Amino acid sequence: MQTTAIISFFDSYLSLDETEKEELINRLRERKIKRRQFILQENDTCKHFTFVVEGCFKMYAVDKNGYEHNLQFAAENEWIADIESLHKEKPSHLYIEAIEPSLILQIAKQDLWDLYNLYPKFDRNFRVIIENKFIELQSRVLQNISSTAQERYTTFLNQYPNLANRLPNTQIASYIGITPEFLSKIRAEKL
Amino acid sequence: MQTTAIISFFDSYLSLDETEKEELINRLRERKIKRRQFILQENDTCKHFTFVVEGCFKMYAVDKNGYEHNLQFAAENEWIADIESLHKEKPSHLYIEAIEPSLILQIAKQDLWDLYNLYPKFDRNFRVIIENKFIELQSRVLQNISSTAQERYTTFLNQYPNLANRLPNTQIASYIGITPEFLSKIRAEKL
DNA sequence: CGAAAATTTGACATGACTCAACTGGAGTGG
DNA sequence: CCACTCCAGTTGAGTCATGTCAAATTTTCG
Repeated sequence: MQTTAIISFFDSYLSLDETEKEELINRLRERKIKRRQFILQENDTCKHFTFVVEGCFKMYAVDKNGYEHNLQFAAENEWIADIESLHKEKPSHLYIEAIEPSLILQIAKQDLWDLYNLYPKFDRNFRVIIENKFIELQSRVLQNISSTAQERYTTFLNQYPNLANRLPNTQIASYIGITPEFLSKIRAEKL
Repeated sequence: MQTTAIISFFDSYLSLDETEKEELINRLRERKIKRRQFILQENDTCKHFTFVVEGCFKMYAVDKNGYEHNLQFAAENEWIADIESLHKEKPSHLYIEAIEPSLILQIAKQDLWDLYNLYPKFDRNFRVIIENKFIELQSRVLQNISSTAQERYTTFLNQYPNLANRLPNTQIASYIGITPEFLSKIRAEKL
């Protein structure tokens, strides 16, 4: 099992000691995911927290007209889950789909809860992890309510250069909340 | 000091035992805040986490044209802070201002950090608190990228009826990312 | 190589903003 | 308690930003 990435991920927070590492690893399940494969679909209940070792995912909602709206991407060393569905154990209204062939490590809800109870350090680490995600989301909301599509696009390019050059523009358009046609026009103007 | 609200707030998560209550209360500072008074201004570093006992606040950014964009409201039994500024101890680009005469309880960053280290339950509780805030924010992002102004407005009314009837429409417009004039037109159509 | 998806382009439609003027009500000071 | 000011809300005309639809072209992946 590929565990170096996830261990060094935790090292960037409060490092795990040997027992904690072992207890974590015992609860992880490694999976290979093909391009276009789903790890969560609408109406299913989200049962795992997923750590991306290799590859890239998108999480999105589908509106009444069938259009997708990207809420989040997750590439190497990022966590992804529908937290609401996971916590409240209720059916998700989101999809999580692999954009590239990927390798992931999953931990089941109950196993994570057990870790929280056995080793408070996991509470601490996940608190800080989600605080950082919260800060990121908040700055995205600010962008959404205060900036033009043009500005949101260039901000995206600057903020996630590594994502920008491996994602199709359609996916970026969906993430910043505009149509692919309009993004194409924005890009044409900039040259 | 008015501590019943904050204690029963924690009771809705993992209840605090007597020691934890006492240690928390010892670190709280009660303040009365007038309407239009700031508890955080741009370029100041956010030094406290604030619990609202009574009243209402808005947190917002000001753009280059001088317009305000509301990121968050906080009324009774809610927490508010610029988490980024607080964590990274860097100057904030946000304002937190009282919309109504208010009563708050504040805990300084270092005191909160001490509580985290002394009693892991605080890590747990704040993890869950922020997870819930994250879920809320995420559904707001989804709204922003997938819905029209009309829809965002009615969603706001349904989601925060108690806020909606104590806030001026200008503030709601700023929160959902449209101009006050346009909100006025939306409201005129609905009748 | 071939099918499916991504990208581009243009004409047109609509959503949302700007500016300016006007109205009414709420807070403030005398 | 009154008079005043100021801010929230409304309305309309004109403009700009963004969406829609359809078609043609290019790229990507199996």
